Amino acid sequence: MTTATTELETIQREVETHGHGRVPRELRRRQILAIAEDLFVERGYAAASMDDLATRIGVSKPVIYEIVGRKDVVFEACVGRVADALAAHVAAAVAGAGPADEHAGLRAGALAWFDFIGERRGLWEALLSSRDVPTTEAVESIRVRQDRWVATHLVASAEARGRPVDETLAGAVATAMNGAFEALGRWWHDHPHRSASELADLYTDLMLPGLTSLLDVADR
Amino acid sequence: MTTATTELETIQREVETHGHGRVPRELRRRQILAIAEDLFVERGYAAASMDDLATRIGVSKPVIYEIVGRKDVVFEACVGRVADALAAHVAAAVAGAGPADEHAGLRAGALAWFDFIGERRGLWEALLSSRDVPTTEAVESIRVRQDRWVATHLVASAEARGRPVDETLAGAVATAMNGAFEALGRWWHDHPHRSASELADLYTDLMLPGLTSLLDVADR
DNA sequence: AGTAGTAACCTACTTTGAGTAGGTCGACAA
DNA sequence: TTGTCGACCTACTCAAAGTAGGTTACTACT
Repeated sequence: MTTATTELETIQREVETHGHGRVPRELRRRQILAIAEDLFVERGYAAASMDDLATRIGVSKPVIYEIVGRKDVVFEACVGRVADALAAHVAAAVAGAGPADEHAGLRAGALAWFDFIGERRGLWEALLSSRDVPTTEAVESIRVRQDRWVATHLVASAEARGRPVDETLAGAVATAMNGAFEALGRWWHDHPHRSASELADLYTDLMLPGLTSLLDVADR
Repeated sequence: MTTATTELETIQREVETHGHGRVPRELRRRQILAIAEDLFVERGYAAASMDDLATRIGVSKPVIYEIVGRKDVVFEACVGRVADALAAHVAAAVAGAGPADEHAGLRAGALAWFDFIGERRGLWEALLSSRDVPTTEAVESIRVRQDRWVATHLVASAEARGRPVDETLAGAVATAMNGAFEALGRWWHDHPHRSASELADLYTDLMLPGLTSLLDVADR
């Protein structure tokens, strides 16, 4: 749970350990991604140039292309890191709520979700939402992953309650739920005085009734 | 209700009417936007070059910059046209359902929405969803417009039922609802054998229960 | 008819930034 | 001593956005 800055500082210290700028591949890779994340957050995708990135790292462009790859690949890697962290955060919260109570689970997951993006507004905005991101494969693939996770969870939880659901249905519902999450994340950006807890309440109140009725009634 | 192709053909015919390629400003503008729409759909934002666009129109680049503006402005204008058409389509359907019945209104709106994007998959994908669009101001502004429309409708309809709601709450709910729409639109792309009507049913079943309970209970 | 003004259009750039070809330099192994 | 390998560099190419400054034809007025 270290912040991005601290992580970057750790990496930088380790980089300086090595001789005349000659840094092993894996460490260089982590350094590139950490610095790229900052750059994308500050400038946005389009305005962040590979030349800038190279300069900040203190290295020439071909090194980036050798170690990570093209600009969109660098971006995708950054998004992936954030997605992993978010998924872990939410999964832990939902698991903590126990499998029995659908309401508690949804509410805990929603809270964890809003908590996470609330703590990293800038990061979230820059990498996933609105202005200027090229909404590449990267964003789509993280959506798919989140959708699948939620769908799997819905299926498992329905099964645990003895009311198995159609997987396709669960997939569609999961997608819609995540779409609502994303949208509320954007809404929050324009109404920052709201708390994560209020958002989670609203989300739960809005989605839970339909969710239970849909999943409990049938598999149509 | 003419399709994009027919509209383009009409414009082209009118363009050919005029003398040696000398076309009045307004007509040229409509021609540029119609052709640009096709180009963006075929190639996506990034891969569609202004040179290509100019060549297709049969004109040099500065003309585009003079009449419409920079690449992102051209894109925004294209998105705006689609957004207008969608909004009109949905609004008409909802109005047709009458103000009294919340269920019928939501269901009709959802159906109109899915109908619209179903008929123009390519267009929708290219302009608003996933891969490669720079998710600029354009997309954000159309979201805001849709959100506002839904929010206004929610407030009005709640008032008509004698249970006024907090506008902020309505705004948040509207945003979440539209986020779910967008997400299901993407989901549909991966499950094309579903019908618009099925999607509308699913959407209604999922959102309506929470919606009514949220809006009818209180303004908290 | 002659001429001024202007709307529509053009050629030919500049600039920016992604991506690459083909090297240097030092460490360590045989 | 020489080979080779890993980390890194200079110095490009290429594509595409955006622009400066001109040209042409049509209209309107004298």
